[in-house]
Amino acid sequence: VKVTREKAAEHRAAIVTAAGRLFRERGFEGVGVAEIMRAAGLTHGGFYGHFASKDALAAEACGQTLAESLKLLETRFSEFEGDFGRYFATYLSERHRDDRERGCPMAAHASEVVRQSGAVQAEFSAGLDRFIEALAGHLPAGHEPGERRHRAVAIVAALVGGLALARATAASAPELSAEILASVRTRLTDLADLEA
Amino acid sequence: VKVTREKAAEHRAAIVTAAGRLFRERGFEGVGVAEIMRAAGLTHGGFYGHFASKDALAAEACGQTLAESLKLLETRFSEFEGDFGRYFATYLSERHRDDRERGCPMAAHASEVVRQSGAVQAEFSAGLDRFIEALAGHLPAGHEPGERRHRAVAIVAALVGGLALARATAASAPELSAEILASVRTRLTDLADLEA
DNA sequence: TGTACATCAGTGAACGCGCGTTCACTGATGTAC
DNA sequence: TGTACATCAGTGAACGCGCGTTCACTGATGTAC
Repeated sequence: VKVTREKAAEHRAAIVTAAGRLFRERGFEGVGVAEIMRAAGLTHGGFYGHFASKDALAAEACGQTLAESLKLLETRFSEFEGDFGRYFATYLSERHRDDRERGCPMAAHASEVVRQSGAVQAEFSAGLDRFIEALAGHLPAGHEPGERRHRAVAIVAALVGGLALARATAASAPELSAEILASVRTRLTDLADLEA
Repeated sequence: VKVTREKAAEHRAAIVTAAGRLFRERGFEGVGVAEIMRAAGLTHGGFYGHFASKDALAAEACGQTLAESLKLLETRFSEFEGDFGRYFATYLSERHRDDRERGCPMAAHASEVVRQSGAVQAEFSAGLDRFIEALAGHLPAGHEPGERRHRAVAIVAALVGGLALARATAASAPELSAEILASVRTRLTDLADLEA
């Protein structure tokens, strides 16, 4: 059943969006092509008319979700008028922890990207670099050149590690999970203030 | 072919050790029972004489690798005479980054534990809590009670996040990967000094 | 603008493959005498 | 200590299943006249 070129483009976009959500929730290896197509309202056979492989979709979905995270960072920082403490509190919240499918793709994929194809790794690296750069831009100016970038790297590592660990422990050790969110939040706000 | 009770116990241990390595290198979903048994020098059919399921093995392997990490932390801190800066430098080294199969299980599994069974999550949470507690014990005493634990949580989050991100970017953005290791290392040493 | 037809987005059956798990079998172990 | 046999750790074929991918087909689209 042929459809309008416009509809076909919408279908393609729906596949990428559905993949972005499902991959974040269940991991790249935990979701099949058929399920992604079903989530996009299509049947699995048409998949290869849009993408060369599951892997190519994974790379594209990864790139899109990372781009969304970047946009969200900018939105939040302008909402919060540069108050990074509030950004950290949102990132390290129970709401974000419990909403993997719409949450940060870096935390969702941190430890599995290394096992993915070069295309996925490249998208991830590029997105991560842009994210770090954007965060650095919102930090108060430091003494040495590059000091903000330096801190931004450490902050992103702690955000991603903290969220991933809070998720890993949420079901079996809820107090530990809450403690991780709270402790990282506090320490990060200190770390972002450029005094040391 | 029946074997000695002693040999059977050795086989069981070999399976857990092989699983610990393979799971860290390729993820829980990236390795099959047959491959683990082959790595342990056995055939796949005997697996269910030792374990109730692949999942039960995953939980046990997770518990064992986390216990090893804890032991390693103690060993390193006594070697380094309490110099946490040197411990961080070892953890956030290119050698550790490139040796996933023998490396930190928290960094290897951070983002996939949440998709595993309750048994795996429970082992992970328990191991993580012990690791945090042990690290806190090696930090210089803080002003308030609980301050060391508080910092230990943030440090572990940054270590795990930093290593996972350095691995994710190692192949496609080697300079970024090296930058992550270096930046987190520096910031963490600052964070461990209790002055703020 | 209206008709005729080539194009091609989407369908659903089918493919080979590897997965976790089961089971009848083998033969050395370890126990009973 | 020596023999007879029940036990059971390990083997390898087989199971059903879901995976990524292919393909002949369908029928609406969009173009050529």
